[in-house]
Amino acid sequence: MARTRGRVTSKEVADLAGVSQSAVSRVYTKGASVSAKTRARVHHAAQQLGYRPDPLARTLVTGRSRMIGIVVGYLDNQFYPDAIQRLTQQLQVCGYHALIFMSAQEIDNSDKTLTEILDYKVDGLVIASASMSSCLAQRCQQEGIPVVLFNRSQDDDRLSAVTSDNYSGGKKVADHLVESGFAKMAYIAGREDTATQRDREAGFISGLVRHGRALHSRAVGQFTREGATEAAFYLFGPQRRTHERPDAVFVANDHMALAVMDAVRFTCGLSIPHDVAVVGYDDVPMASWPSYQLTTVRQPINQMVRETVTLLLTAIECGNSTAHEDFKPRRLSIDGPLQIRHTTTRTIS
Amino acid sequence: MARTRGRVTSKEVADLAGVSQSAVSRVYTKGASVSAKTRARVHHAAQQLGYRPDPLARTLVTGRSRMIGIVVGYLDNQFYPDAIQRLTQQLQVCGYHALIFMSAQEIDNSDKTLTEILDYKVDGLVIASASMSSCLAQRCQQEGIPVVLFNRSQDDDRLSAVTSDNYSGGKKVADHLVESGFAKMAYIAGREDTATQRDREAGFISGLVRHGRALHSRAVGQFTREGATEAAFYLFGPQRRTHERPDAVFVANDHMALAVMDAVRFTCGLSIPHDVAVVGYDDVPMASWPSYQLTTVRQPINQMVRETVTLLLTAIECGNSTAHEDFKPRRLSIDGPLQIRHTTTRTIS
DNA sequence: GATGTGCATGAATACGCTTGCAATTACTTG
DNA sequence: CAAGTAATTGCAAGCGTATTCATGCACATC
Repeated sequence: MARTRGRVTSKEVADLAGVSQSAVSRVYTKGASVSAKTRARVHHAAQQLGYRPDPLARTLVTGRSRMIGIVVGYLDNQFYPDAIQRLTQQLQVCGYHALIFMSAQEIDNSDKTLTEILDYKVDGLVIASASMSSCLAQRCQQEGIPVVLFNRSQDDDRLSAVTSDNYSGGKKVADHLVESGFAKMAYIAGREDTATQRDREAGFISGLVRHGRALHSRAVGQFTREGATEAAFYLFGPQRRTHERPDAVFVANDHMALAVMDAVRFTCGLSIPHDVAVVGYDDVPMASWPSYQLTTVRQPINQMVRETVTLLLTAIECGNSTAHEDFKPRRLSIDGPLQIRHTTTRTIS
Repeated sequence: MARTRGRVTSKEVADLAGVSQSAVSRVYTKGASVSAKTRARVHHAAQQLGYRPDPLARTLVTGRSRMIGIVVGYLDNQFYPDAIQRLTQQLQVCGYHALIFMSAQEIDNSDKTLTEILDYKVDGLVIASASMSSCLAQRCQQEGIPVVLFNRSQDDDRLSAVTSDNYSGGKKVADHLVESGFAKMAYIAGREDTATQRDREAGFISGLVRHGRALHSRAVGQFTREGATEAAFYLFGPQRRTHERPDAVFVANDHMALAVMDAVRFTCGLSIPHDVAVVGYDDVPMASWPSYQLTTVRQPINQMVRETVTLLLTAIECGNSTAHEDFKPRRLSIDGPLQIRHTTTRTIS
């Protein structure tokens, strides 16, 4: 008869198996020295009682929780639920658990989030939120818990980061648009304070320049749907005369690009790609839906996730074995292909 | 100088403040008896040292973790990220933390998920995954941790559940379609083993019957995009002759309805709502995007979240105060309005 | 058979906290 | 001012586990 709420403890298993509590503990501690005989007896007793070691008690004494915090902003952008899902699964494979922290955009909140993270003794941190101040990541790093930035880079090179190759991606977009015969290129930016935004734009501009072109016009969408809608209206609204309207626009991510497509088509009454071509970044599932067929730079999300987890777990294990943190942070940017779809397919004119 | 990895302990605070360790503990324990003077001294010392109580150690002794597990399946359906976000925030307001468990659809996995949940000593559980076997919820309940099903009901009435009024919602759809002059109504079902699916369909059929109509045709979409696409093709593909094609279809959720719209428009070459009207369920953000303008039953998600949290926290506190679980489970179904948009707006013919 | 090597084991302690209990102090009231 | 009551406080015993240390033991080597 199991107790109402009480767990089975290692002591009880020890008693039943006729060994000491330490022996039981050792059976469940990897790398401990136990004879085959006692291991068998303990396993048998444990099975009988339904014993499972308490991870919290273990954490208390070892200081390691086998939990990884994932800090994320809003989940409106489908890229993030997708990433969370894959990160969670990948971590689970490695015997870790994901603890998800939602950092609202309020700056005030980030400090509260930090302390909560530290309180819960996560072994490592994946930060995928642009609204997370950089100092936060640094403070975590200082506290000794490894941090990897995901889809987000930072000037401070003491932090590891995994991104797609945003610069190269932007360049590919420029190449493609120029080669497809578009002439007046616009750009809709994300939040100006993010490296992701800067790199994508820089790559795009440099690509244009290499073809002897320049940016025709620009607006800022703040990575939000509302911001992108406004930006689209600014660039393509009725106040613009036809001849001064861009005929192609690169939008800093798909989440915004979809909003731009909606605004361009339904509010501005333009046709895509006839009147204007649209390119996004991320390749979220919706980008390939028939209603959009958005040309976009694919983020190699599986590879990014794999690298992120590898990087983080390596740092955790190194940081554990050696007192000093001689594990040097790495910054990976993984190349992703341009996925060409209908929004840039110029019809013969 | 802060130690490399060592936290500040209550003992250190006690020493600095010149009080006992218990006193420090009591300052941070709600409802404990501490004089204003010692409270002030402890606070001062704590501030100076940067002390924060360790929630894990607290959990070990109290048995309560102030963590709520949220079990969720895939995040493809935007309804769930949305719900997670709101649940997390609402819980945070109440001083609880959300621990998110992703249950892959594999049945085998659910047992592993269960033990993990129990291991982490969550105080309560929100189950929002259809792929979670019902016995899982029951086992949790048996172990003494309160469970609330979210957007998912169960025949077993020992479990609390919060849903929208699916039956009534289905009925409203029937009313609306009949009143709008549609004649041949089809239904695309979700997974047949879910109460959500059954109730929506039952309400729809009963609504039709009340108007003297019957269901014209039916297909199953399994709540997935792929399933819905196939179902749409089955109902509206070229193998159907025009006169035997439905002129309206109610799809069991928006996630599928959007796929149906894409398939109907782009694969079958039909016009919405001219050739066929489409209605969904949930009112996810995308339903109101200009590209879709999907008529749908809105899930009153804010209210559902609020009720879920209230129900769960009440159960947790009751279950704690009284030894026996005399807290009776409740099943709430909250009415949501029909959001009429363009996919059912019959043009004058 | 004596000595040395290495593995298994149990007792004891620590991890950071809550809480029952008893003792002390502060406050009330006649 | 004395006695009685209530509010504080410190002590110590856990919560369930990992881990150090010393001991015991088997085995191999000479």
